[in-house]
Amino acid sequence: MPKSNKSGGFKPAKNYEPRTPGKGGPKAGSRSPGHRGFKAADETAPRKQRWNADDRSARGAAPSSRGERPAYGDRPAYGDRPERGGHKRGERSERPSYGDRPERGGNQRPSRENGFNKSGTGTGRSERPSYGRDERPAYNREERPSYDRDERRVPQRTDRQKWNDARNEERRAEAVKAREDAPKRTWEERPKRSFDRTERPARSFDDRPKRSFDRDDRPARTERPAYNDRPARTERPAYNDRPARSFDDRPKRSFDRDDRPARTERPAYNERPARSFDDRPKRSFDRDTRPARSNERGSDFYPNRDTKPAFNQVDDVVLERLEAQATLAGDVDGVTFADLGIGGNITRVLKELGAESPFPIQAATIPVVLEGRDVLGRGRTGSGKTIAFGAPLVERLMENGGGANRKPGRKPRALILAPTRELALQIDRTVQPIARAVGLFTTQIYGGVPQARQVGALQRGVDIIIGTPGRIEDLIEQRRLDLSEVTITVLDEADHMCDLGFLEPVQRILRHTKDGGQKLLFSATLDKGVATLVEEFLVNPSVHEVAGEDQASSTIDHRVLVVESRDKSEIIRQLADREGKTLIFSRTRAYAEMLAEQLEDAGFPATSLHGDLNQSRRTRNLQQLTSGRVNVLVATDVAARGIHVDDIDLVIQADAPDEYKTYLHRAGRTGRAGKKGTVVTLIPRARRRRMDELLDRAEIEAEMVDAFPGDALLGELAADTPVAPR
DNA sequence: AAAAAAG
Repeated sequence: MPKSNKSGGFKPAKNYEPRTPGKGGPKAGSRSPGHRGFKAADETAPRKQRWNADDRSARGAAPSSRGERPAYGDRPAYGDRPERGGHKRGERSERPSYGDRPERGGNQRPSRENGFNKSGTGTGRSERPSYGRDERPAYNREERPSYDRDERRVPQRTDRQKWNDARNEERRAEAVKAREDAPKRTWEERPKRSFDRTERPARSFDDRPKRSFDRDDRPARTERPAYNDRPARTERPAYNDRPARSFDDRPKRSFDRDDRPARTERPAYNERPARSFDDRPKRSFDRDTRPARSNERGSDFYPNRDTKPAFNQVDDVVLERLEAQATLAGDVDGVTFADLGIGGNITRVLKELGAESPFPIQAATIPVVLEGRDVLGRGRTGSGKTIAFGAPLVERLMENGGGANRKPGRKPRALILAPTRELALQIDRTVQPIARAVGLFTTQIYGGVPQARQVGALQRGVDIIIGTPGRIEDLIEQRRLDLSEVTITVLDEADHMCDLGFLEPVQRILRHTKDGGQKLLFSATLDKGVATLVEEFLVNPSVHEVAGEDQASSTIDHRVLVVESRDKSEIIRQLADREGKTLIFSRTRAYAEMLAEQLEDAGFPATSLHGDLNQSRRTRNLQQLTSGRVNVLVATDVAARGIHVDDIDLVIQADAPDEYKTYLHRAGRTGRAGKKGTVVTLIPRARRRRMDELLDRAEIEAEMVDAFPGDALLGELAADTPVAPR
């Protein structure tokens, strides 16, 4: 096999291997004449034609030899075979559904987006992107083993990618324009809303005075005594050049916590009287006065200064909870899936999946979904939401004559949207078996992998689409995906899907689904943030949650450690020194990468998960934690929501989250399905107050203590049996 | 800051 560039990155010989002519095309031969093996470009050879869109589509659709085959129906049911993408061997390695299988050589193939220099040659240290270089502790590079290093190298944004970015931007603009031109859309009728990006002047970071960014650092400054000893000082940009802004001439801002309505006075979570939206004084986050909760999210949202008070773009507010019908856990004792209206085949599969009897959230929502109503469902992290929407969704498709409808090229009738590819993949792992039990098919539509196979599946016909917004929209624009028959749409992590950057694509996608189709919104932190979608797409939704699911009743022990920043890596190392599975969250991709490296250097098998990795590495790295090949995964918030890995019993937040919801979701990676777990959050001294407020909003009780390397506490927290809550 | 986004 020529493709034996197997893992490890330990392949110094690669450059000297005899080239295999023919296969690799232009790679054969040396460039320089006079060099042994020089091969001049062959002018006589037919020029390789670039494919145009039609060629590609034809290929994706109907592989020349196979597409003609008379009846797909004669073959064993599609779902029973390992999915075959069709024809192109080379694509195999990137097939998502193979994420579970043991690593094979093929996986190592450098992906397009990275270029060949990324994983092949073991020498390219100097090509590493510059993240963290200078901050990096000075360990001796020469001593480091060379294995595995290169696999994790973070690719830089290539010119091509930049070009693609620009291109995508254009296409987005075109799509918006097309929609504006189309009369039937209600685009123009809608009142202008703040997130109509295209209407907004392109305002950037720069035209606004420096604000919250510096905030973390600023308070600390005054407290730091050894001002002059600090090395990094000189690099600070022009501290003194800044206009002498006094603290007082600023308008009051959101983080002037004391002035805000006293949140802490809220009655306990569940006992709140049914307050309607109207009898409350208007507050800043009320939909009509405020441009969208998206301003929690920062960078590209800015209130219109004419009408809005200069306000809180970093505010992390607790939006009002939706009034929900609560189901008591006790109510579901003895109830079976069959009682809820789920058919025998599906019930059987659920049992195989480990769901013997319904969890409360499932018992609450399944019957309502089966009625055909729009549903908002809130269930704690790890409480079984996927089955809560997956099972009744399949059941509904069946009832609608779904089983009989196997026509090739049929349009999908259900859509499940998720915020990350990993989550989409994971949902498919649950929903696919359920669907197959009744002869329905699912396919994953997400980015980062070649689209041909996805398009092929669509053209053969599938019933349920599970995917992320980007690729779905892309295929819609390419007219390869038609959602007009979609009668059930699920938004998993619905509140997140309403955040800036997600909301608009999600809206556009939902507008492509069938009018009046059923909509299901699920999340552990479902709140009024989804109001925009609810208003536009849901009809008289039925809201459900499980009573008594507050943080106090959770199985998670929360700790906050106040640490010196220079001690941080050492403390993380000591916390990660354990047998059990540990998930570490960092705020940035670069830091995630750096921490993973540091831990490996310290002798703990660790890997990373973040958006700078290509999809096959993301899938593989996550799988390494799942399979136990490594016990430590350092991730960005890509892993914060929904991802289920069994038996993570320690979550370390190397950087504290900004939002209480993020805290809840990150923490929810442990303590799943009633198991015990510990969450340790590391914060600098200056962040104590913000952290307190965040915990307050999250309604979490956590002990906050100073910690230093070597403290006995670290060993206790790392102990594999989580320490008992205070 | 992160995530989602072509062959």
